[in-house]
Amino acid sequence: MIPEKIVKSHHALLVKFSKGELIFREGTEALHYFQIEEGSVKMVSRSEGGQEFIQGISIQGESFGEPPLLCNFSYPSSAIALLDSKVWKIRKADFYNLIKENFEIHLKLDQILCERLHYKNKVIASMAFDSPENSVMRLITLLKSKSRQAHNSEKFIVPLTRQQMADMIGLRVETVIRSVKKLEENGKICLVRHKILV
Amino acid sequence: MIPEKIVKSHHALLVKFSKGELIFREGTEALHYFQIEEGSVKMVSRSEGGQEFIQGISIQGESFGEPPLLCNFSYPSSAIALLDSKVWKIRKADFYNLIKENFEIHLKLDQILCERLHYKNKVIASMAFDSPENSVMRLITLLKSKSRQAHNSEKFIVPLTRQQMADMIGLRVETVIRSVKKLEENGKICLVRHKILV
DNA sequence: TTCTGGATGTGATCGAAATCATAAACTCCT
DNA sequence: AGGAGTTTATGATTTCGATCACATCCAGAA
Repeated sequence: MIPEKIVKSHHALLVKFSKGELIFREGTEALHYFQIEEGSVKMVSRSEGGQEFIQGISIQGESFGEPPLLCNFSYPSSAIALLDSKVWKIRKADFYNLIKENFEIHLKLDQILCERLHYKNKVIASMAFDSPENSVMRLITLLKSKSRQAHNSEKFIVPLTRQQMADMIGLRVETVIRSVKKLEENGKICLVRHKILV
Repeated sequence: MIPEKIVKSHHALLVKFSKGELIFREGTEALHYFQIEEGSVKMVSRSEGGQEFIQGISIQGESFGEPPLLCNFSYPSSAIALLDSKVWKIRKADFYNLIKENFEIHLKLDQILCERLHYKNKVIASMAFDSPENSVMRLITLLKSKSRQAHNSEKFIVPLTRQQMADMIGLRVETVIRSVKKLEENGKICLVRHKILV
């Protein structure tokens, strides 16, 4: 989100992570602003039982892990590269200078936080009172609307596995698989070679 | 959160709401910043079945309903006064001027958004993989830590009914009641005249 | 091609929370 | 002190998603 030349002018470092690599761990202190130059990253919380919940997925051009940078708490979840990725890192103090000097970027940051809150509000309400089928549909809709903001293509292909979807709304794989089937039967979504189209 | 004199210098209006009164409705456009001078307010999403989910509760000195003001979406939930309340309203354009002129307040706004995200992250993860008992305990802990920031009292009294707690974590009253009992049996909380102490 | 590991699909069973019904306790008002 | 309305409490039953077990499909590598 922050233009590359501004990023670079604030002592940014471009760091590479391989697929599956840990970028920062739940519970540690936030020292940097992160922005994806290339690749994608998931934020995950883990239960004692090792089960994981995906708090969000960020793609090229997006930032992640800002909240603990602005407030005073440790990372509530870990960041893990979903693909081989290159990530800009800016030190906390430099990042503060950056937003202080640039109101527009500061405002953009607010918007990102607000969109994330919006997403959480929807997911959490859906988890609270929707059937699995509706939760899955809601997730698909949210993913689609997010992607629409970027490219305005016709059909949207859900770029997630059933397992990942399950981990984003607190269901089991089998339940998501069955829900997806039902959604197809009802004509809410299309399936092409197991890929979900909307 | 915004000091009264700054609020006043930006064409703020002090509005009264009686207990139970609607302040704004889910789905409508956001036109104002709101800050509680006195009383308290809940943000609720409603399901088709009329069931409600409490997205958050704001008390004296806190703001609410900012996200749709900064982004471009309609209110994802309704705001309802929990008590007779007095609320400062600032028009959207005036609010933008306010944060543009005042970096510290702008930063404070970010912190509020981040804290709210933090809360959602915790609740959503708890809903995804904790037992009802643990979800209830987690909610109590979160409420306590939030209150600690303000007044540093010894024992924290949960200021919510079982029903309200249930509506904040997607459980039924009966389940919350049973969980609270178990938590007391295990010595995790104290009960005094049905009030929860931690 | 064949192999392999991950992803998807499907039925059977189990269990925990929702639901239903009803009672007791507490609060607030007059 | 009495009564109305809310909040808390508790048992019985049902339901739906988790769990388990296993089969199939598919993409990529050798």
